[in-house]
Amino acid sequence: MDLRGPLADVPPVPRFVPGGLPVLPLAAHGALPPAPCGSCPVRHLCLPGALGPGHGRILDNLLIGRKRLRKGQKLYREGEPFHFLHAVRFGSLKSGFRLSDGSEHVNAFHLAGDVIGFDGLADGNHPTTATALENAETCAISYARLMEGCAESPELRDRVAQLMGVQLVREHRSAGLVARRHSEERVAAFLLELARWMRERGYSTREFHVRMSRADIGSYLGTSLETVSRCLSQFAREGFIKVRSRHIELVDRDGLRAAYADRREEPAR
Amino acid sequence: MDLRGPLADVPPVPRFVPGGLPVLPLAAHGALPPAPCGSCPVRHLCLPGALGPGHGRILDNLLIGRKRLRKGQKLYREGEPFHFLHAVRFGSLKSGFRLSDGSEHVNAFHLAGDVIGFDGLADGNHPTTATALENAETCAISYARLMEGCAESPELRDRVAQLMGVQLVREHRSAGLVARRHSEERVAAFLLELARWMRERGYSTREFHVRMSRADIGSYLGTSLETVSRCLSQFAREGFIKVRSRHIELVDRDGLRAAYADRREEPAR
DNA sequence: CGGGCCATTGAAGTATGTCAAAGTTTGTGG
DNA sequence: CCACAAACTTTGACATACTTCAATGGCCCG
Repeated sequence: MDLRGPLADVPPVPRFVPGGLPVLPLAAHGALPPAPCGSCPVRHLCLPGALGPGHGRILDNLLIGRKRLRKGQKLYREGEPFHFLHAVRFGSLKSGFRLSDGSEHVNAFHLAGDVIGFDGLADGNHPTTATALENAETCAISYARLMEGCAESPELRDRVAQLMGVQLVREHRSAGLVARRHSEERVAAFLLELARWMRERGYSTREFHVRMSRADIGSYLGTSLETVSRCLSQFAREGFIKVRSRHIELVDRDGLRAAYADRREEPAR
Repeated sequence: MDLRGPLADVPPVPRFVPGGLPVLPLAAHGALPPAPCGSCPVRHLCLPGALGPGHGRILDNLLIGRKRLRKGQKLYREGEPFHFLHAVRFGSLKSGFRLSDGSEHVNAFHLAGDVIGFDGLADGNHPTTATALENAETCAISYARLMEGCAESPELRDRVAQLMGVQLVREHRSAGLVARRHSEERVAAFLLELARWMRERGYSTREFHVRMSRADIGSYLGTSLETVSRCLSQFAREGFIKVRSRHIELVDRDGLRAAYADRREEPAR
């Protein structure tokens, strides 16, 4: 295998203006002033993580503003230029992109504390559209200033790298969901993943409101919305869960896992 | 929605010893001495990218060694601690992880110039296993030193961020493949993606050797190996391609795209 | 040259997609 | 605050693309 062939189409490194900040695109949407990380209830899940003292100043310097989204509103759209990362303060969002037939493929769901938008780094444009599943609020993080902060703080460098690693692992995980042969396994694994998300945020893992439609779930899992609905009904018949539209109660999580799900899931609690 | 619930299970930031380098795990495998990036034929696709002059010193400082892999050998395994990123010098690899039923799910394929292992950043362990599809050679990049380099060079920071973004976009793309309803669309889109990879590396996009087995392709595409084989035979019958085991000739790429694939694919050439 | 791995092809059963209709929930405007 | 409309969910029936099982054939490596 000779590797000395001509090299074509080397992707350009996106040019991020280090000093001059593109604040305007955000302001145009009627942004709110930034909120300091120190008092944010989900800071431990978010960019600040377990960063040591002295990072308050650096962190607050990254924040350009907040953005309030009503259900269905877009945070950014497929193809738009990338300027900011966005941290979810509250509410939830979905990411997706259009397929050839015009339908949307849902790629990921985002909850409070998630930092999203990293995929825009590849070529300087967002490859996905982020849509609010309910009323939500996000913090815009200047990517340019974040990089400056990384020059200063090794801890911040590791944290940013870690967050991107988490994004990758999530994609793996969702690929793992879709890889399952039977739709019951996919839906069961999805419910357990939901429970994990809830636990990470300190909520009850026994019952929760699902913010996404059956169509969103189906798209995410690579199956039809009817199949999702049928699986949920089946689990309910079998006594594993109780379903009332978007309110779901996990009556027998271990039973559900034993019957359908991956052994690699952490045991419980 | 009250967010002030107790926060549990904050993931630990992995501790990367900045100075003390874990060289041993690599040396134990019988590593070769590092090769300078400057003379590497795939440097434009790899970490160096379009980095300006003066980065030669920084780059060569990152390289710990090379590793030669025979077909079927593992570069790293699921669960092993993360120390290095790996750049593919030549050959090709697959990434995958075990599912509950013991089968392997193939997550990605890697070709010369790819930098892999970023997913180990999430918690300091590799979530996937990387296996050589043919004889291959990789450069081990010290993550700790890479971070140090990022402190120095803004360009390197952007490049690393870009590479991680590319990883994310690839995962999106592969998710987009699997999201397609019909297996013919998946296989057709996969062939076109293969052609793109070849083009990026300056090879003929008309004919190439597929290094992965039908089982690998099937796993990657979320379908069975038999279905992959049947689709290829069908495309051959329809005159779009010629197949002789792993040697594939793209006779009518545009026809294939028109018949099955995503309109969002770039036009051609 | 032989053996093992991999690819191909066939046949049969089934899980799941699609279409359709009825029943709920949610949101809006009067 | 109520009532209506729109959006979403559930359930059923049917068609089919896909998986599975199985057997043959080809390729590559030792």
